[in-house]
Amino acid sequence: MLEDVLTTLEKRRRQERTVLSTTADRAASVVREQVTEGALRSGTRLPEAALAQAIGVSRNTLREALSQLVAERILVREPHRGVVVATPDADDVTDVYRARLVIEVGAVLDGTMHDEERLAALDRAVAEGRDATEAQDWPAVASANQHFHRALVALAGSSRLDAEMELLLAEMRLFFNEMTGPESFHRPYLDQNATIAAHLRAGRRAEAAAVLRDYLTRARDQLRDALTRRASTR
Amino acid sequence: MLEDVLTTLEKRRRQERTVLSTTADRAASVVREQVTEGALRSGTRLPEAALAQAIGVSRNTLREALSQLVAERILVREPHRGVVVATPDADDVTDVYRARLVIEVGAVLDGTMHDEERLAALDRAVAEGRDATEAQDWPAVASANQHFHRALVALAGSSRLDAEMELLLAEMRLFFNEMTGPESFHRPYLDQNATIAAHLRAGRRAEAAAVLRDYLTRARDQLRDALTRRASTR
DNA sequence: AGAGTAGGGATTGTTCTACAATCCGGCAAT
DNA sequence: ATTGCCGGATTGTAGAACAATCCCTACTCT
Repeated sequence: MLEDVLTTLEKRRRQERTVLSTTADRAASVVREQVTEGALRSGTRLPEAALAQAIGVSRNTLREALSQLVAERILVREPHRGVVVATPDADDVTDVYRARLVIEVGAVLDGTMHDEERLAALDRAVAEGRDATEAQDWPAVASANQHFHRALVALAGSSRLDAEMELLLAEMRLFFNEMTGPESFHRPYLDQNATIAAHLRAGRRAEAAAVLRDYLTRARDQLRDALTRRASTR
Repeated sequence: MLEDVLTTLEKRRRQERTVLSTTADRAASVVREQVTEGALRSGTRLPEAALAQAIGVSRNTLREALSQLVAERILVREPHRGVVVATPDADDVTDVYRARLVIEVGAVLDGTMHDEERLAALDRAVAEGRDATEAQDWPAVASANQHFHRALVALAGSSRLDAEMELLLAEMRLFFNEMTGPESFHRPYLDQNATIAAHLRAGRRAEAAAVLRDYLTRARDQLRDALTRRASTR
């Protein structure tokens, strides 16, 4: 009995300590934020020396941070040329949405983990989106939308899926930074969020999945159009 | 016309160059192989100085390699204590299989990309497993089984999903290293592989998904038992 | 004897310096 | 105008150094 408690406590402590931020992690957070905020446009080269000095870390530490962001697909490393902010194209949109379709629809259809807490998270995201729309705070609407989809995947109850979804959502933010006028992008989908949440509350998983599928394919086409148009006009 | 060719060529060249192995990548491959081969048992601590000297790279480069493997969940970093080979427990099995259920079943159900080439890859993996069984080459059977599931996910046509599946399969190898007598684990599932492939050839996606679901839940329970038994007997 | 505590050795986290390999831009030559 | 070559700049990698942290041991105190 005591043994069990001790091992679980030790396990938790280890996880907590793993979360604790090392310098490289903090440097990674700084760069990541600058990219997702749109301060660093896609295609921008990130020279190691300058960036390291700007952030106030050594070049080695910065390289570890950059490697991490490369693993998150936010940056791309071209050997002997440096890392650049990823420049997503229409193919990337296609690929990301294929992954999202499989994961999100799959999480919705597999109902084994749909407990009250997870469903409440969906409702919260819907409410958050509604409030943000009323306040006409479009960045907040975008954020609420991401929360909704994060909550959808969380229905599956797998931390590994959650992590992968986090990566995909980070790439989505890159897409949005790439298109013109992303303010109006999210609003039309808020109603469908509510519909999906309602279906899931009632246990109608198939219907929820159908709405979601329709939702995702339309958003995909819209994004793909935006990115191909941008690619052709420059 | 020429412009198009040039840009596509440049894009391909960039991807190829990204694949090109740097020293850190090679060091990562070395460690990764030692872990998946089972030469480095789970829980083993990996001191940086000794490892760097053994592989013949500097400690800096080795750290980059280790960070990469931490991102792949093969190793775990405990700040100020070093990296250790991940020691999966029953919870990890549960989590991995939840992710696999969503991704693999999702890839099977979403038939939009099931073309001839991808179906042929399934058949090849089935044949590979049959041959290996006849030769009683159990490591080869395990390998064929992984190829089959990789091919299943490839049905979705998303390189990002493929990459995630690669991570999950690497974790599966950790599981196998952890259990006693993994030789007999894979053989019972080979028939189901054939059944799934046949269903998909005939376009019966729902039936294929049902078999796969049953398959995965049984394998999960078996693995979970094995890991909890091991945890209690030490 | 057992619990608490201080010290010391070892390992990690981080920085700095150095240099070879590679890439890019510009200049010269044809 | 194209090709070829050179020099500057940046990356990839190595190595040494040191503070921070951890773990283990020996010691002290009750």
